Amino acid sequence: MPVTEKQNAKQKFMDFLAKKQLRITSQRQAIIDTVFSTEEHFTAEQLLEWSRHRDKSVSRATVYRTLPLLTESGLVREMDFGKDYKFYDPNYAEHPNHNHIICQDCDKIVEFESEKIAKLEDEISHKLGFSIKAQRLQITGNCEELKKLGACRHKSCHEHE
Amino acid sequence: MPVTEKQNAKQKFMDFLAKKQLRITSQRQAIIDTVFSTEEHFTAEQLLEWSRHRDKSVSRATVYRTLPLLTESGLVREMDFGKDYKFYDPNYAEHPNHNHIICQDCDKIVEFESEKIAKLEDEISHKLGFSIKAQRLQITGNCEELKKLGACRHKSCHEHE
DNA sequence: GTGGGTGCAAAGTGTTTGCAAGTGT
DNA sequence: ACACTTGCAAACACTTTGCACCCAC
Repeated sequence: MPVTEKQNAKQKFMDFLAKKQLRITSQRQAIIDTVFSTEEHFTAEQLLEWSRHRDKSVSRATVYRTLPLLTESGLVREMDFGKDYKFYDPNYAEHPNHNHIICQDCDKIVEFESEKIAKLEDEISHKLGFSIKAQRLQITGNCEELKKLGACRHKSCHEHE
Repeated sequence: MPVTEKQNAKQKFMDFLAKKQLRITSQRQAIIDTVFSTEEHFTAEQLLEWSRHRDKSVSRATVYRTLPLLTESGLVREMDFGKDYKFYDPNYAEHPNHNHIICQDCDKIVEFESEKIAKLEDEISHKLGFSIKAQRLQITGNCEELKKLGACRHKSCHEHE
């Protein structure tokens, strides 16, 4: 929905590349367009598939080489839910402090923010002699559907565009 | 320090095995003794090394086959800090709701608990239509030493017993 | 004795990398 | 032109697994 913000993020990433004297190739363009046109969290494999819709020449290697750039730019966040693949979150620029709830069954992910929690984290870290560099709060739970039906229909609903 | 509690946890795990009709082999004994005699967080590889001090016949496969039992029993918690290996926390039985701060440089891990945060998590999850199944709050930061000296001397200090 | 358990080495899985060819600037 | 990029496939690192032998109960 906030198309403007997404366009903005995309532009920021282009600037980031320029600043590092990195080139905007057609493959990177396809990847970038994909990343900054979705609100969904995605895996490397999904990003590859989606990017290939825009440019068939995108390879797995390029996706894996581009992801670190995206996270380094601060516009995308890498998330590890303890599954064997990582998720990437393209909404990080807009909400740098958000957290996640993930359904244990269908991988449905919901974001939330809490100033109160952030504040408590700051207090505690300081008390323990640390400065916060990054923070991740992940809640695993059962979504409504899982609670009611015992299983989720959305299962893997995010696997395809 | 709370040797009794640790002994208690060990006994609970033995009971867990018995209930599932699983056997207490010498290799499992060595692994269990290791797990429930440390307060430290460890990786699979560390557990293998330490267990071999007690019983040289412990193999990597057995360690990897025993870890799921430990987590399933609820006495050990698997933690994923986004590194390529997982950490395991043997203090979970005593403090089921604790969280972690990890130094980005030396992997020093400090535990903390916060009822206030737990309460906020509950409220938020409920509001979003989830029941909490598990929760993990991980803060990555700079420890005192890293802040002062720019590097940590403890680096990998937990790699050996 | 029997069904679970073990070590070994091979297989898996997600991710990284060496290399020769290709391409943005 | 030159340095950065790419695709491919081989290499990696951690974890899992098939199999024949072993052992706790």
